[in-house]
Amino acid sequence: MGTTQLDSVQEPKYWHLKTVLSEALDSEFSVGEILPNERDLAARFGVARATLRQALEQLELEGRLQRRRGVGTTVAPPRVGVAVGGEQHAWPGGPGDAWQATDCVQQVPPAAVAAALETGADEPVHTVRRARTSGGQRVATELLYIPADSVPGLTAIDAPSGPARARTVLRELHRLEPEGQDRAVELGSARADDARELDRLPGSPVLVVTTRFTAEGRTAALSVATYRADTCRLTFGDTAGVEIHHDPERRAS
Amino acid sequence: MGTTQLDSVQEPKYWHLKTVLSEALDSEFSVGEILPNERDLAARFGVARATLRQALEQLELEGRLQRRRGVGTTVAPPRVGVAVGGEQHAWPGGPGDAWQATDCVQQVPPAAVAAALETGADEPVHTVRRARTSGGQRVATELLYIPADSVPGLTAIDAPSGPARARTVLRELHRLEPEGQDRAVELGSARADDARELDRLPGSPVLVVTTRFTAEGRTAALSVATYRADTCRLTFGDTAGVEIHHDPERRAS
DNA sequence: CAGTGGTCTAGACCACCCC
DNA sequence: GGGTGGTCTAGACCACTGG
Repeated sequence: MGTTQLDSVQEPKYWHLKTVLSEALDSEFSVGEILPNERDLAARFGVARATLRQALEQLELEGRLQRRRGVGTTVAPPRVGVAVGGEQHAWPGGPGDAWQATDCVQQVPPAAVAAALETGADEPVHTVRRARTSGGQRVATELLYIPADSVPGLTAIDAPSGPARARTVLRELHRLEPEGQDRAVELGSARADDARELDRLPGSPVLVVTTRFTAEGRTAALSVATYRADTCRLTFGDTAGVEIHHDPERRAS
Repeated sequence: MGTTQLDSVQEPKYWHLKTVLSEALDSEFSVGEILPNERDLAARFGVARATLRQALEQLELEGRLQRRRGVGTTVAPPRVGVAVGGEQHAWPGGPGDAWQATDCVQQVPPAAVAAALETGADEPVHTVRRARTSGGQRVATELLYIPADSVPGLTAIDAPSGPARARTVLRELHRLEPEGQDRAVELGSARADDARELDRLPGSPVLVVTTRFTAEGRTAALSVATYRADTCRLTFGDTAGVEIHHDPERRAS
C-alpha cells in the first residue's frame, strides 16, 4: 500500500490543480457549462479558496474558462480567430473593414503617440474611437490617431464630433495614396475605459496591436487596438490562420 | 481641512497602488534599479503583502518590472521589438533567420499538430527545437514540426538527432518551393520546459506564435514559437515596427 | 547564512447578478 | 435576499540566491 506516486519533485498545488481541472474540462464538461462555485471547488480539492483561484486564473488566461462576478464560472468556447494583417496597404475604414466607428474628437494625444506621429507635443489630432465585434461579441476597441496634415480637405463646419465626424475624417484620409504599414503586438492590461467596452474587469490581459500607416513618406495615421486576450487569436497572413487549439501542457513533446 | 478628494467611486487598492508605483517608476527609478522588498513596500503603503503583490504582478505583466526569486524586484528596460513577420515566403532556417537549432528528434506530435499537418495521428514527424536570442537574452523557444513528406531526400543514415540532424532536415526542407504562410498570435502560459529555457516560472504569460508553411499545396511545416510576453514586442510588416512604448493608463484620451 | 520572492491558509467583507 | 466572483488581511512556510 502507501502512495504509488512519489512526490519526488514538489509541484505547486495550484499548478497540479490546474492540470487536474484542465483534464476535467476536456472530459467532463461541455462549452458553456457552469462549474461549481469556488468555495465548493476549493473544499472538494482540499485547498484554500485563494489557491483554487490561482488555478482558475491561469485557465482563464488560457481561454479555457470565463468567470463573471455574480454569475459563476463557465467553460469557454475555443478562441475566435480575428484577422489582423490580411490586406496590406489598405486604409482603416476601407471596404471590408471589420471595425465600426463610434466617435471622433479632436484632442491632444498621449506623448508617446505624438512622438510616433511626429506632431508637436501639444498639437491636437483627430481621434477616432472604433469597436470590433465578432460572433456577436465585442472583441476589441481601437483609438485611431490622424494628424490634421493627413486630412487637409476637412472643413471645420462639419459635425465636430460623433460617428458622422468619424466617417468624414476617414473619407478624407482615403484620398491619400497608402504606402505601407508596420504593426506590433504586445501584451498589456486593460485600461478602465477599454475594460468597460470589452465587458472585462480593469487590468484584464489584452493584446495591444499598434499599427502605423504611412503615406507620402510620413506617418499618416496611427492605430492602437486592444483585443481581449482571453477570447481572441490574432491571425495574420494569406488565409484564415492556423487552427491549432492551444493546450499548454500538451503543445509539444 | 478634511479629505480634499472624495472616494466617490471606490477603486480597488491594488489598482490605485499600481498607478502610484507606476508613476514612481517613471520619476524616481532608473532601469535596472532594485526596489525595496515586498514586505517593506507593503508596510510603507499600509496594505497586506498579497495586495502589494497584486499590483506588482500587473506591472510585471506590462513589462515594467522584473521579479526574481531570491534576488529582488528590478525596473525592467523597455520591451525589445522582435521581428516576426518580416520576410514573407521564406523557410525557417534560411539566411537571416534569427533562430538557432538546438535539437531534432523524430516523434509523434500532439494531436492538434497532427491535424494541422494532415498527417496520421500516430505518424512521427521531424521535430526541431530552436531558440531565439535578442540582446544577449533568450526571448523565445520554438518547436518546428516537419512531416517526413516534406523532406523526402533525407537519409536515415545521418545523425539521428541533435543540432546536426536539425541542420540536415532544414537543408532538405529548403529544396521545396515556398508558397505561403499563415500566422496566428495568442496569449498562453509557459509550459514547464519552455519556462526553464526562458528563465521564467512555469505559467508565466507568453505570446504563442503559430506559423504554417505551405508548399506544393500542402502544409510543409508548422512552427509553434513561445515568446516571453513580459520582455517582447512582436513586430510585423515593412520595417522595424512601431515604437510606441505602452503605458496602460495613458495610452489614450 | 540571511534575505528575497513564491506559495498557501482561513478567514472577512464587498460588488454584482438574478430571482 | 441569496449566491457568485473580486478584494483584502495577517499571518506561515518554502525555494532560491548570494555573500
